[in-house]
Amino acid sequence: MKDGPSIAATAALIGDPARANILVALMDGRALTVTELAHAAGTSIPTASGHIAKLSEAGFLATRRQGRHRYLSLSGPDVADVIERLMGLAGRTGARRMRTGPRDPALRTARLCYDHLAGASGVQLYRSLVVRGFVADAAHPSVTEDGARFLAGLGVDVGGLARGRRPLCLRCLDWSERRHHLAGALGAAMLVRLVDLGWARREDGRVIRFTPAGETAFARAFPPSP
Amino acid sequence: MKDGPSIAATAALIGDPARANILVALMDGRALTVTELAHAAGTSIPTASGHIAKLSEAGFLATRRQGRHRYLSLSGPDVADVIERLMGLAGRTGARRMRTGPRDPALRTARLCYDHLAGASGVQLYRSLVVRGFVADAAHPSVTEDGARFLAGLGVDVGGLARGRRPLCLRCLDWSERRHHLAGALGAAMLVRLVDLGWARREDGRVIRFTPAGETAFARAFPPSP
DNA sequence: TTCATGGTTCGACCGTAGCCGAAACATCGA
DNA sequence: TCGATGTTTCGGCTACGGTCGAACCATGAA
Repeated sequence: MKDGPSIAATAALIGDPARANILVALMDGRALTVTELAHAAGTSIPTASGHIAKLSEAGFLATRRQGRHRYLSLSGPDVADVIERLMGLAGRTGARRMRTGPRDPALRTARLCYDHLAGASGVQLYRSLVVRGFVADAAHPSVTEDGARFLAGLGVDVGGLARGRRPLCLRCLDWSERRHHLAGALGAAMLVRLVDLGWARREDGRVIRFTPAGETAFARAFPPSP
Repeated sequence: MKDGPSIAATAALIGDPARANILVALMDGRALTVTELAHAAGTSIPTASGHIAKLSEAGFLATRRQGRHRYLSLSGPDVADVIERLMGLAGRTGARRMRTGPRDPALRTARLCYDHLAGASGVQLYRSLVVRGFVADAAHPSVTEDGARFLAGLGVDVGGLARGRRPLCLRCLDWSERRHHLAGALGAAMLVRLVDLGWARREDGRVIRFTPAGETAFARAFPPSP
């Protein structure tokens, strides 16, 4: 017998990947909206809404309404504290990641993140650009001249994109891969181009499916680093 | 996107009620066997074995083999630390116990704990004995003279039990009720007597089912305290 | 060796809870 | 007032993972 109080319920609440992502996204103390958290969690908005309701009801989150937005933040430092300890423990106990990111294998290899490519393919793309000196890795990555030429060869007009008011390059920590992929105007343009080239197409949900030929071409254009 | 590392997996590991009970049972630093932990978790031995395997693989538990027993303990203070923080958080965020103890309602009201009565009925029995001064509540409770007479009236020979080498009275923190119930030689004898009297019978698994008449008699003998 | 006991593995079953699309609801801007 | 945007609710589907009994190993005792 014996019983630890609602500890199981509490841990279970954190134990869902989507909810864990939501909590981690709030770890820096910012307040985010439901929609933003849905993206952070990698789920649809309704799903995230449900998770947020549970977290709120459990007293993990504080809500602030402002206009038609709803801003959510961690309810206190003790919540952040537990998360951090869990991270520490997760680190100590080792590399064993049971199940992070989406369950759907298709989502793990290539999916939509906002409007750009995420998942294993997205990480591969970014990594490949960096390794070959086409993009300088930084919080706000920049495209080198070599890179601009290379991308032009693929039909992406970096100069034009740079003139827009949207940041050209951003990197985004990939949910399932835990490494960066390419975001920003260039990230979006790259995905459009991949689709235009017929290498990949968007499917239902957030899945991006490569064609067999497209997969080969993609691997040639953005060879995976060893 | 963004991702908290294996934090979700780690939390999910603690988030299962059975596993949480196992961890809590080990919180005092003792090393327990698989069978003992199965009882602590309130599950069958195979189930507990599976959970223990997962916890071990995750690095939460340390194993020590001795004879044909396998002793398990927490692998380090950081594990206990996380559990304690979770307890604190669970406490702060309030009374909301989502789901502790067994799912089966029958198990919650009356069940077997080793060889004595647990669940709501077990708690009621112990509480009733204490409230009426038949048992002195303590880590090792004792039966008063009034209590011995009262129990004799029910057909339980306290004096005989006291001569055995098994501790007469122990209390056991009830898993689902989070209050004590009666264990020890007297606890076992009480259950035997309840069955002999035809008030209750053991069913499959750990369920103890009261007969309608037995339920009434039980409520008269051990009236629930207000 | 044979028996008993502690533990693990297997297979099958079941329930919970996560997931999403569609639709409803709410709030603001025009 | 109407439409657009942000959020919640609902319904139905799916699948992961917990659960147990039975059978199977391993160790120690007789």
